[in-house]
This record gives sequence, structure tokens and C-alpha cells, in this order.
Amino acid sequence: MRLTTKGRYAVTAMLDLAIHSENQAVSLADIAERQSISLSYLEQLFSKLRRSDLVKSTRGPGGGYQLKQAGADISIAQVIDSVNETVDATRCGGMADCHHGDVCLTHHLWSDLSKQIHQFLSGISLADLVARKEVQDIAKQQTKLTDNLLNVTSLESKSSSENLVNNLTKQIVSSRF
Amino acid sequence: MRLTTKGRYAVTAMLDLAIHSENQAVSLADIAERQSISLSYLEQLFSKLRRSDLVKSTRGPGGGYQLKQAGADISIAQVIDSVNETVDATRCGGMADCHHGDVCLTHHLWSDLSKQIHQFLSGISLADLVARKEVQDIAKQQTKLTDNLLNVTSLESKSSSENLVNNLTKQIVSSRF
DNA sequence: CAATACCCAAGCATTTTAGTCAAGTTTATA
DNA sequence: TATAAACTTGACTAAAATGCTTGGGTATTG
Repeated sequence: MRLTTKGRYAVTAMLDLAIHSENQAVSLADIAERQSISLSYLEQLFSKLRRSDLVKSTRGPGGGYQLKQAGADISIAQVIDSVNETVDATRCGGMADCHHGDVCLTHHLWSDLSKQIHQFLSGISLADLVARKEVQDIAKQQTKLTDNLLNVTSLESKSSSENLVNNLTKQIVSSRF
Repeated sequence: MRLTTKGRYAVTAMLDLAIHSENQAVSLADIAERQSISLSYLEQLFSKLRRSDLVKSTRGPGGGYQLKQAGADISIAQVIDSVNETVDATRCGGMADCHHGDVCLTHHLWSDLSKQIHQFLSGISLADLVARKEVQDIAKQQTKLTDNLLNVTSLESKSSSENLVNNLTKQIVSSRF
């Protein structure tokens, strides 16, 4: 399990897709602009995502990409694995020249840990993260209402009021993980 | 939170240290040989680990490195952070040119996820992993005993017997995480 | 003093990242 | 059926990170 900026780009793009492609296809150009990722880099990433059956594409005008499965069925781990692909085999991979002492033991411990992280990320779906966004949007709306009702105009009180709601929201949402 | 081979090297070396440096110091040369990592690369990693106060060093003959704190007080996250150090600031880091629309939202979602992973790895200590190793060692011993008692000589039965115990062990140990 | 082992800096080969460019191919729609 | 919009593919490249080497130090023990 590797966790690099490449994986972050992929997850970000997939989140964008999950948010915007309810009914219609989303062009990479749109994602590129919204997330400020270079179009051609996105092309490379989505080429892999498509080969992994995580997205489907429709060509021609009005075309673009859509999630192939429901957002709830796509895990963060899948997205990251899809673009990383080089599963590096822990050096003593095929037990080639494994000294068969401490070497394998610590290697084994690491691969266990790696597996744990993978499991962890397998338990979080795109839908989970999107839901988190929606809850936050609602929270923001509520904050605005609250501020209006209280007739708060000063910047300090407003931001502290926002923080309160945000913190509450965080507590609610963090129970998802 | 980045998770690369560099971090794996660091964690592997720290595990080796945790296992072997109960009382005496362990030289990098020993670790290098046991874990087949280049000595000079280890020096670079340990230079960072020392600056992060995760290990202490004694010079001269018989010298080497020891954990600065107890294995239970050093988390995997600390080790990885120590050698990675370039906390990349998520591009729109200082809110520089953030379009303040979807951009920030998805970026924010990612950084939340990253935080979750960090928390997850903060909850696992070197001692946890070493304990895991020790349980497995005991399991192996027990397997040998069992095999002896049962007078099992064929390779197939032996490995299946080992698998049984290993699976049991895994179930016990996996509850740690 | 000599051997051991840490400490440090510079440099280097390789790989990965991130992105560009330049061709295609497919398909909606005018 | 043109044609333009949009995906598809591949080759290529600059910059960064990784993994490692070399070559010096310095502290400490015996």
C-alpha cells in the first residue's frame, strides 16, 4: 500500500466525479478546471481507472466519465491501488534470498501493517466522503441562518459561530469512520 | 501523510531496533545486514530519527542506536513522519489561490482522510508490532510441539497444522488493531 | 594509538511524478 | 454526411524523490 500525491489526485478526481456525475457524464476538462489538475495527467489517471472498471466513459460531444458502480461500492483503497499498480513485492517477495531469520520476521510485520492500512481504506467509500461534504454544506446553510437570526455582523462573532457549528458537525461526521 | 518505501525502510529498521536493543546498543551495520538495507542509507534515515528524538546514539566501539523512549510510546506515524518531513501543504495550502468552491471542498475531504490515516497509524506502536512477532514466535514453538506430539512427518499435514495455529494467532492478534 | 561506530555532505543513477505534444478514434448533431 | 466535441493512446520530457556511494570527518573504547 503506497500513499502518494498521485493517489491523492486520483481520489480527488473521483470525489469530484462522485459529486457531479449523478445523471450526466463529466468531462475531464471540467474536473481539470475545478480541481486544478492538468488535463493530460488526468487522462493518464483515468485510463487506469477505466481499466480497473472504476469508471466508464462515453465519447463524443456531451460525453465524459461516470462512476461505473455506485459511490458506496467504490473504496478509497481501490482508487489508490488502481493508479499505483506497482505492487512492489517487498524485496524478498518470492522468498528469493530471504535469510530466513529476522529478515523475514520484520518484513512480515511490515506487510501485515500494510494490509491493515489497506483494510482501513477499503472500509471508506467515495459515498462516505461525499456524505461528509453534504453534511458540511447543510451545516454552512444552518450557520448562515443562525447568524441572520442573531443579527450578528461582527467578523469575530460570526467566525466563532461558524466554528461552533463546524465542530459539532465534525463530531457527528467523525463517527462514520 | 505519505506512505512510501522510505517509510517502510524506517519502520523496518525501528522494528529491528525494538526487537534487539533491550539492553545494549545496536550498530547500524547489524541492522543493515539483518534487514539488507544499505548502511549509508540507514545512516541518513537514523540521522532524521535521532533529530526527531526517536532514537539515541552512543559512539565508539560497542556503540550504536537504542530507542529513546519505550517501544510502546513510539508510534508508526511518528517514524514515518520523521523520515518524510516534506509536509506538502495540499497545493492550496495557505488558501493562496483557492477558487473557494468545489476545489476547497474536495481538498478538504482529502486532508480529512489523510488525518484519519495519520490517526490510525498513531494508534499503532512499535511495541504492538513486536508483541505481534512474539506471539507468532510462541505460536511457531507450539506448532513444533504439537507436530512432535502428533508425530506428524508429512509436509502437507505439517503446514496445515501450522496454518491452523497461525490463523488462530492472527485472530487473537488482529483484535489489537 | 588504533579500531569501532556514529556523523555529515556531496554527488549520482534510477525511478516516479507531473505534465506536454501530437497524433488518432468515436459519436452527437447540425 | 460533415464536423466539431470529446475521449484514447503513445511517446516524450523536466523536475523531484529515492536509494545508494564515496569520502571525509569525530567521539569513544580498549
